Amino acid sequence: MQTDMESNKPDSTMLRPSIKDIARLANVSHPTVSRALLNNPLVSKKTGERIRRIAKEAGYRPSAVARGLLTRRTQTIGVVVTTVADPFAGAVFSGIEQTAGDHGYSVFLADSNADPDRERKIVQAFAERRLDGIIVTSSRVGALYLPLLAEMGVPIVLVNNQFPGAFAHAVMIGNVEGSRAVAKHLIALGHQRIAYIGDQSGFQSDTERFAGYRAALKAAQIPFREELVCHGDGKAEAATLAMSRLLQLHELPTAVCCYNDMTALGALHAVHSHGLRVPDDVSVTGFDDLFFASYTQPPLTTVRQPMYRMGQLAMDSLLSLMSGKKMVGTIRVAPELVVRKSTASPRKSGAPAKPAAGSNRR
Amino acid sequence: MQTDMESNKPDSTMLRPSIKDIARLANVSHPTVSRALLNNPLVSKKTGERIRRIAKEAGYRPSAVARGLLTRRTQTIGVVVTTVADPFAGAVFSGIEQTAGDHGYSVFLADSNADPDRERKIVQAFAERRLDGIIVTSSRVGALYLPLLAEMGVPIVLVNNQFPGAFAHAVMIGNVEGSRAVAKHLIALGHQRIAYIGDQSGFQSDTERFAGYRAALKAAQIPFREELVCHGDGKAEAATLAMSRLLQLHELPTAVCCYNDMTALGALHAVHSHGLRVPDDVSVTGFDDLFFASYTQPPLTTVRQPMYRMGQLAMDSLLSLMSGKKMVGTIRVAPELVVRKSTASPRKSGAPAKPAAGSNRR
DNA sequence: TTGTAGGCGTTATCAT
DNA sequence: ATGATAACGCCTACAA
Repeated sequence: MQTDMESNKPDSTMLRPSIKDIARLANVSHPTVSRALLNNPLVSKKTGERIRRIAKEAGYRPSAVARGLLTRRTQTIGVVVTTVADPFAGAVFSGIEQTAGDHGYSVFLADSNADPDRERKIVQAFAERRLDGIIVTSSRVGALYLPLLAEMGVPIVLVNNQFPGAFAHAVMIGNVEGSRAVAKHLIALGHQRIAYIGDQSGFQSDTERFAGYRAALKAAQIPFREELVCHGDGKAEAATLAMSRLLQLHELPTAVCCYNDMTALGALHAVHSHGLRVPDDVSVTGFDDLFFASYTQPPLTTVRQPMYRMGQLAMDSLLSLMSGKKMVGTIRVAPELVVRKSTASPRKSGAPAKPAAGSNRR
Repeated sequence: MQTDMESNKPDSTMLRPSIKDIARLANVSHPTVSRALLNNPLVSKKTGERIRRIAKEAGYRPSAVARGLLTRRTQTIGVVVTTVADPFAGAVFSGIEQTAGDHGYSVFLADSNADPDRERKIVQAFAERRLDGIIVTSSRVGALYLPLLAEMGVPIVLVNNQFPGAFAHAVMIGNVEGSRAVAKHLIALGHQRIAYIGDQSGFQSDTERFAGYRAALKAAQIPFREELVCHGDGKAEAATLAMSRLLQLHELPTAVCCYNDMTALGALHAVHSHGLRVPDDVSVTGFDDLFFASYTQPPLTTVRQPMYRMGQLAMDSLLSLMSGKKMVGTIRVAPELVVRKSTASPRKSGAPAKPAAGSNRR
């Protein structure tokens, strides 16, 4: 009796009540509390509700760490990107995170920064934290690093896999189709001198997009010209330089296919700096359809990757894998050509457009 | 003897060896292994090294979840943003994550999407996971939600606090100084009709930037005109509309201060769509200095927020708090005016520039 | 210098 | 329908 009166008081000042505290408050055993909270039908409706009420009043939160220790599942996944500051990674992550949240998973985000030392640390942190699964969105990820992740024995899904075939589970954009589509679009507009600004780091995605570009040329029987290929690093600054080099050419290209939108952003900048106009003097295309693509001047013709959707798909795959499915395979998502204002037919005159006489070369 | 021979074999197929497995392999007790791995000087150098070697060979990784259960520290923090797809959030997160990683912390990233239901889920997930600390970077976060987070009893640091004074620990940009600086810059160029495109959601940051704008006008004794104020939502699309409305005015503004770079992006777009030129017809300024600001056409005059640095500072503050410090207070970081090409002196002629006669109004 | 015992907060397996 | 007990993997006393 007396003890009842003492122990029944819900102590609202209790900071992190454990299941045992709730049990004491409700005058039942901890397992009963556990059952009540998990809505186990074994517990009587009445006591179940009473316990849940008491737990709620006490602000009880089950400890995911204690649960994880027992169940060996942390309801947690890890995502690795090269850098979150990259809008592509951000958009994909957004899709991953929302889907994960809807299924009760929390997600660690790690930024490798293409730094091997950092990558080591990430592997260690992920391994110690006993994640249930991993998604790698970083195309710049080191080749040695992926096997290390694989050693953890948890499912891994890749987005825009840098090593096709090496890992079974991935979601990928159709790089060659997409790139071929833009190039074809330019050819249809009448372009013959079409340049390509790639990514010097030798990524799979660049290789594939370059292949799409060449395929389109070939299909139209336009000879490939080595001098029309330049390389940036997938960022705007290097692309500005690459484009400037292209603009030094004796005979200018009438159009430029860029590896991605960031590259196109830099290319656009270079064209304007040289006093030329897009698309009047030169057409420019991108790849990705990042948020700013509709707002460049002129708005950018590009190939859309459904980034958010790709994040969702990657997470869906991972969920399947984590729930025991052995294979989900590679999901290929279709690229979509979006034509805006940065592409138009080349000048009618055969003479290549040049800035006001004598500006580039003396 | 016999047992030795059996148990000494390092079993490389062991998936997740526990500390006891290592102990068996090394013929010592688990606590000794624990001590060896923590480089406790009590354990003899020789056995210590032997144990560490064996542990390494077996691919042993201590379980952070088990350790966390005991130590009550998870070495994990949570970051809440409105949306990761926002470049500002991405850059700040990057600074947070790198600093966290350097100190052995992993970080959960949650995307609230300004959805109250989602926010509830995030609070629950964070609470159950027993995070050591939280950083909220989301200015769009609901007012009711922060107290819920606070109930968890862990340190919280805010970036660009939406409720000044409500939470003690924060890192903030000098909104009014920054905004005043751009407005002053425009005034110095000779502008008198300066518009402001704000954020209709009524954020603290918008209020402050607007205040800076008005302060600059006042200091220059330029009367404030209600009709020169429009509202977007901090994104490019709504800003395009807002700017269009401004361009319907009988007497056009000669310059526009935008709440942020995204807004400026939309404003630039609207100006071009109306056949006007920047900065010839109208000057445009932003706030943030996102990566694309140097690449707009023309490059954008704006106010730089050191976003990565702010992320670092927030994490540093959180680290102090988590290590027991009671107060770190609010850190104010200085904004920096960066002048590019989107601002210039207004036309000399008193007559406001208008697109080719009769285009806007009939 | 090393081993033994206990407990962190859960859930699962037995009893009752 | 509920309670007692054990176990998850680790670390920290305390004992030897």
